[in-house]
Amino acid sequence: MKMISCHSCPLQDCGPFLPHSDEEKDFLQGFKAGEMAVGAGTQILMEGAKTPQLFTVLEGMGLREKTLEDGRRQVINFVLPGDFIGLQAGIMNEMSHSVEAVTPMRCCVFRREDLWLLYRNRPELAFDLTWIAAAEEYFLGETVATLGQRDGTERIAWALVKLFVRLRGLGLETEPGTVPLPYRQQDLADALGLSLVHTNKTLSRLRARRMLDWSDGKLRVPDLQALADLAMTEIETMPRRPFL
Amino acid sequence: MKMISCHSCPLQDCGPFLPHSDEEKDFLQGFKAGEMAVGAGTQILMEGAKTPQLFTVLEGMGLREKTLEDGRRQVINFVLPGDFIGLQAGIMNEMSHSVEAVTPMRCCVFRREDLWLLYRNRPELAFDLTWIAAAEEYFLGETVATLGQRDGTERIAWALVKLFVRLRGLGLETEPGTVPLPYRQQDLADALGLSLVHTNKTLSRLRARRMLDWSDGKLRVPDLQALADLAMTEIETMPRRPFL
DNA sequence: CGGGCCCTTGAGTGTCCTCAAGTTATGTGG
DNA sequence: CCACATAACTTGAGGACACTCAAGGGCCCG
Repeated sequence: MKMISCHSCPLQDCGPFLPHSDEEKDFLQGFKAGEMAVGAGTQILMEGAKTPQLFTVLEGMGLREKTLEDGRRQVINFVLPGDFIGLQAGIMNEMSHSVEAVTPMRCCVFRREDLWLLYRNRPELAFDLTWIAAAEEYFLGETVATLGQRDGTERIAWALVKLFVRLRGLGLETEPGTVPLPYRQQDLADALGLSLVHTNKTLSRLRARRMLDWSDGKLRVPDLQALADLAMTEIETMPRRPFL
Repeated sequence: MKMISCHSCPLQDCGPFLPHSDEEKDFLQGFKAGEMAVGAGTQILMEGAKTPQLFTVLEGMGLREKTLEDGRRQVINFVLPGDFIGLQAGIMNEMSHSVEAVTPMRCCVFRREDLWLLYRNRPELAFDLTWIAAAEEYFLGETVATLGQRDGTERIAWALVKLFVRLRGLGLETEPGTVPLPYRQQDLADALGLSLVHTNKTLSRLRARRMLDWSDGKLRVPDLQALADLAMTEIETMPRRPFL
């Protein structure tokens, strides 16, 4: 497969992302070291590793996750196209979590050593990087509030509202109210601090109440507002955001 | 009270912080808009507000917190000297959480409009800002894993290990094994997603086991390693970090 | 056809919650 | 100087949400 030029990056014209100027594209093209395609189940970044690479997801879905010393797993976030991964390793020399592909993924690869060039020569892109880090901080703050304060039903409703909105924003709504969601119930359970059994039963109850239907890797939400009300959250449409 | 010059900033020589070069100090001096002193209980930043200011904490302690629509409160983090607050408002135009002073606080104030100057003229400081955002993301990731995977006892042990290490790193260890901790049990409970009652009883049990003693605003930890083992966490000494 | 992975369902248990009351310390006004 | 109010911490009792254990079903693949 041929390497995609930044000038014809598929994310460029995709809904939620702010376009780059031609000079920015030129710079990014030089920053770009290559592309990486991995199969489902591949570990892309390892917790504690000092990898020399940064990635932007072009296609596919994955998970950020942490593992405690005794093996308990926490899913930190769901990784979707447009997400930037490896920023912590790039800035702080070490990842605090792993990233795993759940479907086949294709990523744009950057060289970590070139990061300082970006700060030196492209302040607007440096600002964008901080924006990305702040956005992740924003999301994790909400996650902390969810795990700390919401009960099981609210957690699941909250997470699925978030995922639905993100996926819809990426143009992945195949038919009205339906988006692909190729994760396992275990992944959602580990993201929300619930047991698999409880997650399963709660999903069943929500399905019976016609709030949502997640099966065959597809999430259907007949009434997003109703689900958001149940989750005690607002439907925030992501502002257009920078990437790369 | 006279305004402190960045050249004689009390944080400068304080343990965990990386020193600035003279040029950086000159720049920061121009960036600095003034100082702010507030009493205990003051709201410094409000969730959702678009404040024109950024702060670095010089003295005192506080809380970052989020409030759900129905009033439930989540403490996101404890704010200590050296912490930078308002970065989200600076970058994304809106705070995702509030910041409240718990003791009297003194903060260094910066103008938000000048932030882009920093990115344009001081790439190493821009890098530091991203570092700060990434460090906060790192911490929140650990918090998510704690709320999702650890039980009540582990959560409390984890939080108090973290606080102890941070406070000790700031040179606030008055006598061996003792640091000031002027928060309420309710604050810790809201940080960990536990009820006040359960937090109180768990603290009592830990005190009976001689793992820790938190009373009169002081935290005493006779054996930090033992507490860290209980929390299933490592004692990570913060690397020296940038500030301002 | 056997084995693995994921989803599903039932039963019993326990951690953590809520409700409620009481103690201590501090501050305020009569 | 004392009655009263407030805020934080403490302790007991009972209940519920979520957990673990266990077993079974559907599906894919070797």
